[in-house]
Amino acid sequence: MNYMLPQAHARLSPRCAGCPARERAPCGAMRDEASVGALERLHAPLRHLLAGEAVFDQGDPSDRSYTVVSGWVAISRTTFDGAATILRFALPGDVVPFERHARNASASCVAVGPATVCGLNRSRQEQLERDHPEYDARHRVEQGRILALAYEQLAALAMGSAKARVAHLLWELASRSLRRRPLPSDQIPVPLNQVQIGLATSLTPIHVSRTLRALRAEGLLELKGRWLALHNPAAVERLSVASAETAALWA
Amino acid sequence: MNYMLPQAHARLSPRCAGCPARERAPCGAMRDEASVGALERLHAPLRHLLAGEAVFDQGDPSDRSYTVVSGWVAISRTTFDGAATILRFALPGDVVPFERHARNASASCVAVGPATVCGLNRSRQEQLERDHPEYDARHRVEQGRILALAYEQLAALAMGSAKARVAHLLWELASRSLRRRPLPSDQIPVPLNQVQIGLATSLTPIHVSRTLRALRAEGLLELKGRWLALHNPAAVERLSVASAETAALWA
DNA sequence: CGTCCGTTTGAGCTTAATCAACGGACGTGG
DNA sequence: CCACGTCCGTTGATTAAGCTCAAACGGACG
Repeated sequence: MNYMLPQAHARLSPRCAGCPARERAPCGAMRDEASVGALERLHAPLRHLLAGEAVFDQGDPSDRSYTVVSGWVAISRTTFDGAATILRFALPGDVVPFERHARNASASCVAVGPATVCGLNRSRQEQLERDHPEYDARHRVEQGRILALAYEQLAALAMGSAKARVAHLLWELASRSLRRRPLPSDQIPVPLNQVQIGLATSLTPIHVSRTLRALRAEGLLELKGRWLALHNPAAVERLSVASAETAALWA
Repeated sequence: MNYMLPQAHARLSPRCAGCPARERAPCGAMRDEASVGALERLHAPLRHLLAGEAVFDQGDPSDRSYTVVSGWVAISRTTFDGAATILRFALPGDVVPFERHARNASASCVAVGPATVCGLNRSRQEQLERDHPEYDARHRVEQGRILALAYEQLAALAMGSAKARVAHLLWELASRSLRRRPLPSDQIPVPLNQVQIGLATSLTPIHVSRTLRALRAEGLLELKGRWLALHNPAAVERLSVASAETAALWA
């Protein structure tokens, strides 16, 4: 009855051969800083993950922030009866902060495909916050963005129709991944299967399939293989974006 | 078709006569500090609101945090087509922070009943963060709690049934308002009407009514007048709480 | 006494979930 | 090389949860 996140299988993807070219430096919030090099030394070594492998699990001690270096990770929550929801996706450069208000993680963090993350433990992060006001300021902004994203997601779920929810998710992921408004010509890598889209939109994969078909039929977008094309970005945005204030989020 | 938040009407509630007894000091995160007095001088004077009156509106410049002193406020978002969603409720002692990542507020903040808030503008807050590490640390934790609440809400919406969603909302509000697990004997003031419960659970008020009837029939809870009684807290918790990790939130 | 909210009830309809089955892509092993 | 299993996406038929529309009721308040 419940659709679950896929688990890591050795066969699913070969072990990451060495360190992939970094799309963005660890500690995303700092990527423009001159002192990145110095800060990086405070990080733990990079951690390579297979598809489905967990960075951490719900209930684990939450004492470490992670920055996604490559690949996507899903932050998901599982209820006692086994039903899972994806709360958000973290893309390269995004931060998955530890939870200051609780000892243990209230959600899991799972690699969607092969991914690389880089941890920063609590005491070191606090040291950074103290000693590097610039880092601190950016990190605070990042926190705000994460909250805004959560509210965006809430509004999308509440808003309603399956079409709007799926369009919203894909629009958001495209914009975040490009760091700009998508164009019709863009071919955007989206390493999600329909089960995962369902978990993130609160739809069954069956209905995700039908919804994608409907969106394709209307010429709005196309998702095949692991590539997304938004043929009519304006219409997708209209369908998905709740209000003018949210448009600023993706820049 | 869309259910809206009620607007402020002078007749709905008389102007707040003077300053109500403070349930909690402004700047909730600071309430245990010795230096509250000094910090309060940094706050703007208290602001009294009528039911339905806005603390700020979606799109307004977001340059000020608010602490709820008395009453409840709803943080809500309205889509271009007029549909509203309540993202969260802020109770006395809770903070409604400004949005660091954006110039303008992505949501409105509206008093549910007569309420008192107290603003703190951005520069003063930054001054506090710099000069009072203790304040700062608590504020960071508060931010984390707000995010956790958002995820909790997301999980609740995704999880499901109308009964679970309504039970979740009432359980959460009861626990937060009591700052402990509710007992069967507790009579908890919940100043919400069924339209507002609907906006917060993504249900029509019609279905809220039917859902409440079902919950009442099963002996789980009773919401009459503006008072809530959880006759069977354990069952309500089971129905509403997603996982063990979330239970820690309300303490 | 009449009006206005907020709530309740009923009937019909729409959306998405459920159940079941099928087909293609891919990798494995014979 | 082909048979096999698995994963993923698709399709059809049926069911159920919740929405819409419409109406009526009750209390609060003027």
